[in-house]
Amino acid sequence: MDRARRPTMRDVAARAGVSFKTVSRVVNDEPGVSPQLAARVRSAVEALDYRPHPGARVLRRTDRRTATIALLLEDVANPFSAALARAVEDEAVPRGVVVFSASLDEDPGRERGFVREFGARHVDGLLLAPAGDDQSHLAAEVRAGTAVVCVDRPARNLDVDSVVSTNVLGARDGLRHLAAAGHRRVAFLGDRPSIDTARRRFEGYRDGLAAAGAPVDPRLVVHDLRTPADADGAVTALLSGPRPPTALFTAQNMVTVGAVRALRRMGLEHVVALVGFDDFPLADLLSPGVTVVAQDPAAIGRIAAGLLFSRIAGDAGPPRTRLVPTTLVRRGSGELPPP
Amino acid sequence: MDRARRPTMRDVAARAGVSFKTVSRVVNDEPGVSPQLAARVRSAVEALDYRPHPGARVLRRTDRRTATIALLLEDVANPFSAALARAVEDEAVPRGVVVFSASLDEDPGRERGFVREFGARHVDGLLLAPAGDDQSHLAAEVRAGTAVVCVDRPARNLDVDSVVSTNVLGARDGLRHLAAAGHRRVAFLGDRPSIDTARRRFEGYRDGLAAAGAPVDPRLVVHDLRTPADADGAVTALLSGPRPPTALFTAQNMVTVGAVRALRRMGLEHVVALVGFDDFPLADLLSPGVTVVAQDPAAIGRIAAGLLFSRIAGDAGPPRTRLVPTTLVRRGSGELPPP
DNA sequence: CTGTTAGCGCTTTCAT
DNA sequence: ATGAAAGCGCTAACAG
Repeated sequence: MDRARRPTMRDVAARAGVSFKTVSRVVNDEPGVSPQLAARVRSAVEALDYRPHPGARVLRRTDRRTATIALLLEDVANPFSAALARAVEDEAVPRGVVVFSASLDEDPGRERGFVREFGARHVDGLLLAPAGDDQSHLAAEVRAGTAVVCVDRPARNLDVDSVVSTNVLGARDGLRHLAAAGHRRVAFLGDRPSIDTARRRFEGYRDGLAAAGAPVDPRLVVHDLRTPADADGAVTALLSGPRPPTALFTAQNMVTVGAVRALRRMGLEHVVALVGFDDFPLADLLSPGVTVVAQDPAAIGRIAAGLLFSRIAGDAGPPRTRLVPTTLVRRGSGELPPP
Repeated sequence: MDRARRPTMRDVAARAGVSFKTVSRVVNDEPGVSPQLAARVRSAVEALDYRPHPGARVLRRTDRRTATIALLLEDVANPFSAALARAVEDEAVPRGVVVFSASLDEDPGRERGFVREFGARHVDGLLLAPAGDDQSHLAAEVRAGTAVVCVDRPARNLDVDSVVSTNVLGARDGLRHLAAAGHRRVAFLGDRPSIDTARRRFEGYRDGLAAAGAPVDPRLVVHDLRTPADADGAVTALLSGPRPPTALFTAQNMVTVGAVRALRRMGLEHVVALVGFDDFPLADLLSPGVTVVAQDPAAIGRIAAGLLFSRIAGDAGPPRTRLVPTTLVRRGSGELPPP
């Protein structure tokens, strides 16, 4: 691939018969260029298909903006991350900003690596769904002037904005809903408690049970479920056990899917109630439809991007945490009564 | 946000007591630096948390590489694009390359805009799922040395590599499968025929019917379906009509989902057979499971990224089109017999 | 209104 | 083995 030279301001200037500074003025819409010259310059720009070199520009400008941001999410292929990414893109593009994206896979090492990488590349801002439980490594970037906003989970050991779902409240609502239908033996199935959201949803689960006057039975609590297969296994075990739950609360997408699979295999999908945290495509088309505590990833992305751009624009107020409400979506599985 | 100055080579040089060219040598692993000096430089780099400025570097280097690529897909939020994006990321990251991504929304104007934008930003390569039916506007970028590989659909009026599914063959397989179960009245439901893949899948549909000795009934062919709601409406109309089809072939994801919804509402999901083109999450959990002609977006992404990087590395052979095979996945809906 | 000069942070070329 | 000078493409600060 021969990286042919693209035309520069000097080429345009030569063709238009002006100094290259005049070209700079025209290209940047600076005042003080006669219309005739400006027109000559513009037609030369057109003829040569000239485009300013953003790298050279950033080197010289005082604001040092690159008009790029980086999006560090759990996995761009999962629906939650993907919806969030799309919302961010929709905020960035109209502002002339382009978006790098990267997947962290819950790996703190990848988090550090990408933060370093994009810091070196001088992105204006970083939108991060924290993978590790310590974000202090970002302090250097923040000091160097990179705006940082966390999404989905708050940062730890770092004072920045974050935008997260009402995890405790949402989970409590889910449990209240099950309790209202008469359930008292509700299993909790969740991801690793080292993950902030998993912990909070568990907290909401306990609160919800307590509010209903039901005890927390530790034999009905399973953590560390990472894949649908894990969840499938856990549900199978629980329901084959001595005193099985009458309802399941699954604290994450993948876990919900695994639970549905297990219920289906055991023929219990119309018997054991199920409420999942986080919505997923086609949840309404299963039978029964899966009742969920839905998050709003698009709203999270939109709000976080807005916050990020106002920080980039100079807003230096104290860091805030914005909570995005969840919604209970009744579809059938969460309305099954206990036997 | 005060864009504080990051340390430069001069700062490192001053701290290490060497000329800044020596720092450059150490940072770039160039030979000809005494181990003692190199060590001093490295500790200064560490102390100041110095990172080379990629923008400044690209300005001076002869190869002019930015170690960035751009990924222009239909919509980063749809599962096909998202899986493809993830596969590309996995090829790029180990090579030290970062990825811009953008959604085209089937809008040729957006395609042109983003191509221009990323061309100006001097990405090394462009991975494009064409939105418009004319990619000649990319010729200028290709001439300027940007590598281009198309995915999902081939480029038109532009001679570059592309990586696509076996659309005709896959659709034909789907129809052969339905015909083998005895269906002769199979409806086609597809997206706008201006989209290359929609056209090819329709071609496979006709081929498949012809191979089975069944006629193509134009009353059973519906194009221009863009949303699940469109598809739902079309299926409802078809099945309420005088001589309804006994099976449906849905040529796209969204269309398949809309069709499932319609069948469900009419209570016909176990009566009318259905084969969809392109797999989707949870297709196996519906009842009946949805039989699909599955694409392999991860393979498409992996192969396309490999091709792109070999082009960036200098491969100047003639453009090739790589076909990625589809797989028929039997799940129940496609195995229903005609009444 | 237009042009000249300097220099961003870095690599290249050439000297020592 | 080390360094000084030049200059990538651009914008800032200052002339004219």
